[in-house]
Amino acid sequence: MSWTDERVELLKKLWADGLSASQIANQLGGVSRNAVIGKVHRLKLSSRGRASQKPARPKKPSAPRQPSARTGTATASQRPSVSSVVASQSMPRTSSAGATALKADYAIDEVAEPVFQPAEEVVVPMSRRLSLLELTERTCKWPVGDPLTEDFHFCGNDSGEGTPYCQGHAQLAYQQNTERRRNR
DNA sequence: CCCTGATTCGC
DNA sequence: GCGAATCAGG
Repeated sequence: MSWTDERVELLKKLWADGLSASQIANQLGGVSRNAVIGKVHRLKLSSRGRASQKPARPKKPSAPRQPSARTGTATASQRPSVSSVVASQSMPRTSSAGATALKADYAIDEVAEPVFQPAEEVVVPMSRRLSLLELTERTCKWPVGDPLTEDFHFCGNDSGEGTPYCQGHAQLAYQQNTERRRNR
């Protein structure tokens, strides 16, 4: 992939929107986050508004840089990328419903008899909204939304080791299971 | 460990 | 100009 005018424009937009380099790389597809950062610097649109310079970067590596086995200008291949879904690691700004709002989505499934509701309230954290291809062994695989719509995504929060869900969704799954058993 | 951006420098 | 490797940090 090369930096066409369109891709550069999208890069500028997403960067201005506050997305991280890796997020942008995922959306563009075909480039690494390093490539994005490199391009951002070449375009001189770094800093992203921050006027303060702070400690700068006094240190310089310069020394090593020996192994030449690098993949040259590995422009192509890798990263299937995920079309339009906004991959996100932390979602700095731009709206995004809070944890409480998200929880409301599940409230529908949690109704049942109030009498038997456990005292503990399951709190589901805000989703990272990962696409299928962005899931790893450590990301929560709780599906969110209608799989037939574009907004469909996975929770994506840290699931720790050996479990498919983050703590909140693991609890939610447990709660829903016991609920079903009760209603059977 | 996960992630972030910054920098260098071979290509 | 490009971006992998590396650094420095959260």
